[in-house]
Amino acid sequence: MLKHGILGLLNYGSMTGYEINKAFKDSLSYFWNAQTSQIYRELQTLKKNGWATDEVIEQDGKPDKKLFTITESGKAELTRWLIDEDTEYAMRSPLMMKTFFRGERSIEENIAYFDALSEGCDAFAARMTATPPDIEGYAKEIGDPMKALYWKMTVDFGTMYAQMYRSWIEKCRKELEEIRDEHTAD
Amino acid sequence: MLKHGILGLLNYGSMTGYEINKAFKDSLSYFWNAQTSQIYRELQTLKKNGWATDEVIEQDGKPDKKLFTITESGKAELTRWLIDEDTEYAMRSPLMMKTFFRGERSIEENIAYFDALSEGCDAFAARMTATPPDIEGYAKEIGDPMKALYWKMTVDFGTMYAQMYRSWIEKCRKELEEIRDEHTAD
DNA sequence: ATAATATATTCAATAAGTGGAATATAGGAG
DNA sequence: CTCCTATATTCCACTTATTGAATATATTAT
Repeated sequence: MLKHGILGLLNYGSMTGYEINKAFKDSLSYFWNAQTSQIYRELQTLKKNGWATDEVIEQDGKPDKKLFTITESGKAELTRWLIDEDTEYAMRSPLMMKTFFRGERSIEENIAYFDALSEGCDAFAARMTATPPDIEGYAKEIGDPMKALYWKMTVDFGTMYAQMYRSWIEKCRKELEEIRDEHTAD
Repeated sequence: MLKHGILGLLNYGSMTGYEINKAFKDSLSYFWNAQTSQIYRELQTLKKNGWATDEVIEQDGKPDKKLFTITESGKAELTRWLIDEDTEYAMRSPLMMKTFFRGERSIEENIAYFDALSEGCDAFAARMTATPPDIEGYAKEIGDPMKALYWKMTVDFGTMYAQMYRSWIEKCRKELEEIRDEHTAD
């Protein structure tokens, strides 16, 4: 999956590992977190698979850099991945895993748990709000407004997700408060 | 993460690998997909870590089974994991990864893409609707209604997620249709 | 001065997850 | 009588991802 994300970015134009890393952090990282080292490693895999070539560029003062360029074979692989229908989504939510077992802890502690989630949710929502200008910037760089349309769709998803997530947290919190109040009313 | 999911199930009572696998598929698999082989392998890891012990039970006709039991150390680890605050969520969405790059394909193809997603979404929503009775069943088995409360919260999340997901698909689809209609109007 | 940040990449040890085959037996459906 | 499903677990070869340290230098801020 990471491979294809990087391949997609490379398809917008040749980039060095450093640039890809930055582009990744500014876009795909919202939905797919990856370590810098992992990005460099995957770049080696792309090369090994013949999906990209690299060219060493010497620089003064700074270390040499490698400019990666997508190959025809890489473009074909990107297309193959895009048209491949894998409609079912395997959601992988550590959050739900933990929530499932919260019955092991007290009501009070769980209310605090949801409050903490709330903060994390706000942080994510803030990142989503801050993103559109970045998109505009990249869209101009690449000069294709049609592509930005899909980028915005992912931001929309993030925004809607954050909203839904917030309602869920509030709903859960309310349920717990009601139970707590019933207890103390005795 | 998987380890802790299994540990949590084991905490409800001693179970064989087979039973854990079933319990997992009926509950956590909605938010964390795992292969049967992986569950058995993680069970070995729990044992190695001293978080669970196993007892071989011979059976007539059927292969021997292993009954796993959580240890004190395992319970401590479960608690440690539950109280550990990792508020920030790293969402990992293959779906967004692909959506991000859909600009490489035609409007028509992308409308079809969203239609396909729509089907996957319906399938997930249907699973969510079908789950509550299972929860009731397990809740009776374990005899703790407080635990079922949190199980239901995860189902709520699934339901709300499916709903939000559906709206997003429709919104995206509409945007694409508008663009298509503008083009054909020329 | 010196500390921090940006540039630019590599490596190594783990940990985690995928996919599928292999082994064995009983009971029920067609 | 054969196929399918359920029971019950193991093994293997990959592929992917995580964590964190190491290397090197220039510029900018305090």
